[in-house]
Amino acid sequence: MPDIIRINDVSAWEDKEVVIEGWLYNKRSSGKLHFLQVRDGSGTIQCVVFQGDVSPDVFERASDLGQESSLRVMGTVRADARSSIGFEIGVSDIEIVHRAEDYPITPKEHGTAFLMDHRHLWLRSSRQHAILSVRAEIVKVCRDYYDNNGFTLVDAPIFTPSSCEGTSTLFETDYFDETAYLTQSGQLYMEAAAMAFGKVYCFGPTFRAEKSKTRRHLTEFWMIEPEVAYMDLSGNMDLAEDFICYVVQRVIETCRPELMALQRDLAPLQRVQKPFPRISYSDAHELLKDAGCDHTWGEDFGAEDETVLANAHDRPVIVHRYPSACKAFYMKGDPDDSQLALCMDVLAPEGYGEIVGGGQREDDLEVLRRKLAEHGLDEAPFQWYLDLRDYGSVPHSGFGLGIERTVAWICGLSHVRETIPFPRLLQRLYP
RNA sequence: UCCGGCGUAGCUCAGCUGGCAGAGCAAGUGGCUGUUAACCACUGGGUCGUAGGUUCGAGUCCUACCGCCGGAGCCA
Repeated sequence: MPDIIRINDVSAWEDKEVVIEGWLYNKRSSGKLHFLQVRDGSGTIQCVVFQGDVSPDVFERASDLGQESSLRVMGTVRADARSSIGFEIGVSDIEIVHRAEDYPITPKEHGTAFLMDHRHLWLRSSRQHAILSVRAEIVKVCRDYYDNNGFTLVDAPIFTPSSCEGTSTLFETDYFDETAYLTQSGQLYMEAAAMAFGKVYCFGPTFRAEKSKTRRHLTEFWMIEPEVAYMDLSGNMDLAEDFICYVVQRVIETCRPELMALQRDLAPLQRVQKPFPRISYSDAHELLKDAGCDHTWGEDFGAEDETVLANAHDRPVIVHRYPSACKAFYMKGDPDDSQLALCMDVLAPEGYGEIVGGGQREDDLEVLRRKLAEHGLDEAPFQWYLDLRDYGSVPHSGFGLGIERTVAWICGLSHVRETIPFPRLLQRLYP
């Protein structure tokens, strides 16, 4: 039997007899010719069955195959200028592995709800395949960045005894005789890990029971969260900027075919270079007022505000020193202005909004106790966290980057639901 | 949770001031040696989201409910 090859390696097999193991993506026929579009997970190639080249039963087999039937195709790789990949296969034999009938996702248009109900099959479509390939590369590149820069991977737990942010948007579950919550963030655990390793990161799923129904929200999403001991807010902004530039520039190099397939304009991504503009919350507030927005000082920015701020610049923009009142209890106060927190967000261009949130953490035990009380939080579940300030407390900072929003931005998608294999949304737990 | 929109064939949709339920694609049959979401001909396919109401008559008008889509708030 000839060698079994992957379609993305086909150029190395010109004029050779090969076998492709795959699925029928689409089919066109023209009397004595069948054109089978066969995909194998690595790519798609046209396999040409000519009546004059094959036995009558092979030609007959090719004529009534349903979309997504699985098959082994034997034939010769040949260069052809008419092919989008430069090669096609002249078929000599076909083995039908499984005959599929009435595949629901046809080559014509479908609505979002229908496609999401068939997400397990939709993954096979070329566009979804491209998006998830980019996601895989983004995850790889994110890990590479930290692994190659002295960070240690420390996994945070999924079950937690309490909220990280003190909000009521937690998924609750029974944990034997106790109540547990699904994690909202690994951050508090990364602070502990940073005191052990200096530079750490975690990467995993997080859960938020927010009843958000927008193009930027999932109830289950993945976050990569670095945390560094002895790093201040300024260093934190440097790290986020360097990290984002590295990820974007590497992905537009390695995923060029996928981004082309998604018709992504690369120019805005190529402009993602250091330095990013850094503006204070108060300056951002002034900018919004000048632009005609009715933003009130002291309140967080809305989706429209973020877009206005991002559109005022040609690359991601860092907004720092928000009012403490709209930030979590663990944010360190600004020594120069007690109303402000030493925090920062990174807003992606083109209306993609906040992709990074972080800051310098409060490292003084008494201040932290006071802030817990101010936020109405019980001290007991945070005792271990307070311990970190009792035994060698140091200034430290970190942030979280949302993977799905980053994928949506880099791919140029209008909704995060296509950036994760099986999205979990307010109204969707299936498939 | 609030605001707006939509539920008609397997899918995407049309159906006007109430009067015989439609198209394209998919499926089936036949045709074509170079198709690229192939094309051409023919065939089958419906509890018009659900429950009430108005009317001689409701896909169409009214009420309630259910589901989905978009946006807001909140957040990554």
